[in-house]
Amino acid sequence: MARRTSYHHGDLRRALIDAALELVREEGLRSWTLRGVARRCGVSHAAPYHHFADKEALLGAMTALGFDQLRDELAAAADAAGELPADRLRSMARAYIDFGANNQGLYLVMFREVHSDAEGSPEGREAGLRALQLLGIEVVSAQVAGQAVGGPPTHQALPAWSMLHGFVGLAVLGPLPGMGLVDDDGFDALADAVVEAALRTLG
Amino acid sequence: MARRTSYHHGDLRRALIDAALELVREEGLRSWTLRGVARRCGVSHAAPYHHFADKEALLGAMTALGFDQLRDELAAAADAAGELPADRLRSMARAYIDFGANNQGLYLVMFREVHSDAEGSPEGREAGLRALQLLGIEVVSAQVAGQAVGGPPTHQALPAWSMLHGFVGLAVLGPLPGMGLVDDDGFDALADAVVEAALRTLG
DNA sequence: AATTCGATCTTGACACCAGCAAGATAAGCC
DNA sequence: GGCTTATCTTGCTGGTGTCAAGATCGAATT
Repeated sequence: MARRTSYHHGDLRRALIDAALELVREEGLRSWTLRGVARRCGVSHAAPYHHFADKEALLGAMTALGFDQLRDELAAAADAAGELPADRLRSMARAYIDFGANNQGLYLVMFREVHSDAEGSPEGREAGLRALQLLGIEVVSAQVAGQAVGGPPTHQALPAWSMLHGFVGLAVLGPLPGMGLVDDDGFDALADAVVEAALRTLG
Repeated sequence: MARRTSYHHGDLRRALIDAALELVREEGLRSWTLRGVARRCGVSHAAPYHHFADKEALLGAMTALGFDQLRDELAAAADAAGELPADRLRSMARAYIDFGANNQGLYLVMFREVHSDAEGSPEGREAGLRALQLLGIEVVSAQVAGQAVGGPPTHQALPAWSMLHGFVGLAVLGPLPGMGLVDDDGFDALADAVVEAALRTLG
């Protein structure tokens, strides 16, 4: 970001989030650093602490934005697909995979291991729920239309979601490309196959 | 590990791997540290560099061991399930999920993001392929027996594997428990449902 | 058996990181 | 104007991965 001229920044909080997203997009999560974000904003290494409690809080804000974007893209995909529940679900599933492929670093941030100690921020969790509800709602409406099998929607949607999430992890972020099991050409066909398989688990 | 008495350790390489596995099991990957591993072995912080090129190399060795263990457990599960291809696949799928649930930290190491710069070790990749082949072989033999649909085995196995992998990520390591969407009681039923859904994608 | 050699381990250093504390600056409000 | 408060900086602590140089020891060679 342009180095500022005045002592105060104006909207550093927003600039930090933007820079953080850019950095994770350009360099990945491995080399992502709070000090690097501050550096890109032309600001001292301690400045972010006046806007975020710690590094995890900034990642939480990014998570929330990521889930909001994902929700928007899922909604847009559903709307573009017409009325048939099956078509809407297919379009959403493909949009989910594409989101992961087009936002690899951000996807990693959103699903960074909340393992061990560090809890994710409630902000991020709420946004995740909002995005997830969209999938759940669509599944329920498909059930009502008789296009999907019955049962509690969580149990119905989870296998499909697991498959999409796992495919992103394996074929986009994970070891498959490094193993030579997935090349760029085959990716599209594989993604479509995964989408179809995911739909089949829903009915 | 017991603090040694002699200057030389004897088999530090092995001790480092053991300590690394213990640490990741007890503390998780987030607080896992190369210096911590050396500390647990009662050895200076630079000693590991005489046995591993860098931190990533030690993680690579752990990855290889993890995949070997996974392969063994998959094979044992298949053997314990009898002759029917469907039963063998079901048992393997459940064993896969259980492996992830019982070795959360190690599972994270095995599938740590090879994103951005750091490449995973070839050692780990080979072990991953060995474990994966077991799944592929089983799927192929199921195809031959007419129990699974045709097509290249990679494409057939990938959706199912994606689902298992994604379920481990979401329901074991990931945000679902934190969201209150999966409790300990419901986990078993969910895992079974996921296994059945995964089998259905194979035929 | 004494010596040499190479592997192993240690000490100490560097650069970087997250986070805290105390001071400098500027904006806003009385 | 003067005061308060939020913002930003500098400087520090403790921790990390990694490298370089020295210390120690097992084993092969003579």
